[in-house]
Amino acid sequence: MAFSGVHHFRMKALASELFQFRIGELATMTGVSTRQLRYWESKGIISSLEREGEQDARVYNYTAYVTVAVIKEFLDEGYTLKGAVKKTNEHQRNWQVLHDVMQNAVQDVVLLDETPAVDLGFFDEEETQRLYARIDENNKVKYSVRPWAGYAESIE
DNA sequence: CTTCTGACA
DNA sequence: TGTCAGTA
Repeated sequence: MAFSGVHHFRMKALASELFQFRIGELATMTGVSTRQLRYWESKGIISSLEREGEQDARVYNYTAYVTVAVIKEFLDEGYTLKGAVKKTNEHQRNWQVLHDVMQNAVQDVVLLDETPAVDLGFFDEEETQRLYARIDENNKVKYSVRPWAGYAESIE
């Protein structure tokens, strides 16, 4: 990846367990009570990290935060807990698809004619041409197909 | 001060 | 779900 800076770090941070919250913190962040969080966990709706003993405080990762936050949104819209969970599962399936597509479609971000462009990978089966996308002055997406040189000037 | 489990006006 | 108890 050309992005070895902030973006790369953020991806790693979200993917790993760098962000961890105690139950009280998660409650404050989401507006969901600690009582609810424990109850939801007992129902298998969310999960916390492994604990040494039963008396230790629960610790949640970023994924759990997102799940709780989304369920909370649906609850506020009037859904029952059961309904909110169902909607949340669908919601997260869609975002998983988007995430997979984005991750696989966006190969790189490079400079094309001295302007930033997204490298969308090979345009042809023979893998001799590359498809790039850019945003022009009018905020319209412009595509370009260029011969694949094997490398490109990446933006760091 | 915070969290844990269990119980209930 | 809130809350109180009695701990760790």
